[in-house]
Amino acid sequence: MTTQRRTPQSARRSQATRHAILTAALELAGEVGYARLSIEGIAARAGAGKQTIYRWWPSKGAVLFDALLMLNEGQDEQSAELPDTGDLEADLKVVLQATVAELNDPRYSEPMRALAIEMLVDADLAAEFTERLDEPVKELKRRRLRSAQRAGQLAPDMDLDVALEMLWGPLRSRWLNRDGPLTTEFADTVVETALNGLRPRPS
Amino acid sequence: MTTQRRTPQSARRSQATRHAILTAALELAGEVGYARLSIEGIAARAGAGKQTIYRWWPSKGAVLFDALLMLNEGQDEQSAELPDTGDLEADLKVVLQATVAELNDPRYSEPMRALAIEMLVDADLAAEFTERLDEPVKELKRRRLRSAQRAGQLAPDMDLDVALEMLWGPLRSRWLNRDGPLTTEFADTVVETALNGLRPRPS
Amino acid sequence: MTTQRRTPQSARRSQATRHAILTAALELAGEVGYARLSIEGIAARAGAGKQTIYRWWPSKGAVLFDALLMLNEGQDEQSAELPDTGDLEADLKVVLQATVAELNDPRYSEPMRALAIEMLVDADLAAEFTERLDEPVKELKRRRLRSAQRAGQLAPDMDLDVALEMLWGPLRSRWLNRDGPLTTEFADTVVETALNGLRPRPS
Amino acid sequence: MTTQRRTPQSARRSQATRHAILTAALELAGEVGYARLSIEGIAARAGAGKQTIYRWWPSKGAVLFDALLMLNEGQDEQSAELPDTGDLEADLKVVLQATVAELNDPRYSEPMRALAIEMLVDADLAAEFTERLDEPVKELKRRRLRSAQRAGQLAPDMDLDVALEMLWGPLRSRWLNRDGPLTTEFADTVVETALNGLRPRPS
DNA sequence: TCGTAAACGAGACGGTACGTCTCGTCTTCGA
DNA sequence: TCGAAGACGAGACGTACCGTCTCGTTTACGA
Repeated sequence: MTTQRRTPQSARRSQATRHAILTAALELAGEVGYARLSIEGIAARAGAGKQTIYRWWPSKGAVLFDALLMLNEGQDEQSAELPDTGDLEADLKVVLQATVAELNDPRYSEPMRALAIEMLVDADLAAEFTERLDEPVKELKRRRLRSAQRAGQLAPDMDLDVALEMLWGPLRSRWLNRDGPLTTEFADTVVETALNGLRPRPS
Repeated sequence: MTTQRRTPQSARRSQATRHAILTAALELAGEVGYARLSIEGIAARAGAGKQTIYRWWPSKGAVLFDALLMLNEGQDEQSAELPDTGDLEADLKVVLQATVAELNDPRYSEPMRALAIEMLVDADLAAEFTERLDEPVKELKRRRLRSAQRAGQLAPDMDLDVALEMLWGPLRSRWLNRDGPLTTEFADTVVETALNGLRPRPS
Repeated sequence: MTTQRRTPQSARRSQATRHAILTAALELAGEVGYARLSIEGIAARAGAGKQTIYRWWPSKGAVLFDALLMLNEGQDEQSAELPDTGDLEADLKVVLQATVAELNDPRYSEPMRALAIEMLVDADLAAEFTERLDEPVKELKRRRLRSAQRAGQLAPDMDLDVALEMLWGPLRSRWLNRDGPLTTEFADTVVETALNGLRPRPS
Repeated sequence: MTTQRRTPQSARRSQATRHAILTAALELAGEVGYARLSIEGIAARAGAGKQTIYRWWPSKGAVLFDALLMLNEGQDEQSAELPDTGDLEADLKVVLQATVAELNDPRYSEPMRALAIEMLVDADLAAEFTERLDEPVKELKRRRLRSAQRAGQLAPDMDLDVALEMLWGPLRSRWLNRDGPLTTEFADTVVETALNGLRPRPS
């Protein structure tokens, strides 16, 4: 229902086929990686004709994108707000540790990583993703930081987008580059360092 | 000279052809991106036979990598050390602004971006790049931060790699994602924010 | 219909493309000769993909073979029998002169010669040709000779295949080797010599 | 000595290399066939540079031709005349059976067949071959037939070249086309048929 | 006897074509 | 009319040889 509103579909469209295609895309992305993922392969695995895919999606990136949306369906609305206990540092650590957990689950992580890389290449895909997933989530984060700012826990003239980058950037970077383990310790360190800065703090 | 030592070449090898191939690779990578870069296209643009490329490079990634090495040739040794005037913040701003300038020059930036993305996919390529370009530069940065640490300008227990991520990560992230302009103001803001932290500072 | 029976084809096969390929093959064979005829060139001239040729034909010889069959289509059935006026010598001269005329027409002769040579190299091609063109024609010739044998104009124990070789061999040989002009006089001489033998005849 | 006169060579030319090249050519022609015989392959097998081959021969056909000449060296002069016992039929049978034996020896026959086919394509090669090997042998045959003609064993107005074609054509044809076994029986039949003609002879 | 000029091995080079592969589009046909 | 099947145009892949062109290195002559 929700999906229908977002991407209006012909009444004729076979939901069974759509599901088979998205499932096949997810599986293949995990198995062979994005580069060797092909429309041809997805169609074969799904038992669908290639034209059926080309009719409904503009690129393999778009297929994978919808496939990941399908995985997330229903979850979005639940966590409509980030925790706000008043303790910014603690709240951020909780949220980042949830992110760490998600990025360590290969079922989500592998296709998502493939998609993230493809978005670096395909600007249309990136725009679509930003509008439908990234920006809403980012807004939640900004809301939490604004609350902290009002509570005097964040510098009053802080650029919130830079702050977001300081907090979530290192995680995303390690994940994309695969150049270090994604641990809760790392998440905690990042939160502390970002909040306190690199300089020594007068204690 | 340096290059010769690293990758010994047959005396027979035509340097003119080598240069034409690397130049063509850079141009094409900038024009069409890594995915649509082809050995065939490089050979055609360079006026070279395909076999000449296959003789000397194992993959298109390797060609582009050498091409970027060629761009950097000679520069490496000059800036063998990062500036160290004693004022960490000023020094970091100088260095990051140089990085900004480099990333805004499409001649360097476009092919480098293509390669950076490919490295996310191709682990071998990433390892090669890390060893030959990234790690040496990173070591220079670490050295500067260690010096600051000794001077009491950096928290004494700071993890330097996290610090590097705080300082250079945001720049790299904006560049890769193309999600904001790379300005000197941005670089300055990042340096200040990273050094001071997100919390308000007692003034 | 006739063609379908001979080489059963997928219902999906594009007849327009098939025709374009065979036409291009004939033209190119005439223009550049068999040796410099290439699948790549045929595909380009026909506006077809190379794979389409490789899908349906095993070699450039096979393409040219089909192209020549296409030229001959419809003619086959007309001359279903060789002339039989009762005068063997006269009938043979008529038939051989028709052969001479055909072999002197470069439109047929040049590609056919190329194909004849290729058949010396490619046994599969030769087998295909023998079955579909050569053997049927040879049977017509044998029939005429058998009729002559019954009429007492041929030695009763004559091996008809040797006789065929005596009559048509010299023509084919001159044609293949290009070592003499193919004239009606030559055809007549061959018929007379073969019939009468090399020895002097008691007159 | 003889060879030197025919194809004058620089005094500098390395006979060892020449021999290695011709031997390699023969071996490879036997192993992979003429079509897949390559200058590159010959040079590699012979331990020679490609330029050394291109310096002395215009084509792979020419190399193979010289290689076959090398095989025949010395034999030429021995059989300077065809047998002439006065019995034409018997003499011809002897000679044709010798030819049959030669054509059944794959050591000679396979490269020779490849060369014969190549001569159908390459007119220069054919001219060279005709001048140096074919025409001298043909003249021997004509001489024997003229002798028979004088003895009244051949029709006095017989065109000797047509007669040669009648006698040797069928053998060559079977050999080139591989369309029948080359037996002594076949040779005998051909001689008898050619001499007596196809018509019934008054006994 | 020693220089020198050629012939030589080696193999890089710009090319052509190979036969295979995969892509995204187009066509046919059965449900 | 939709979807499965798959032929099609397009074009890159990596390989094999082509014929030309240097490179040193023999090799054998003639000064």
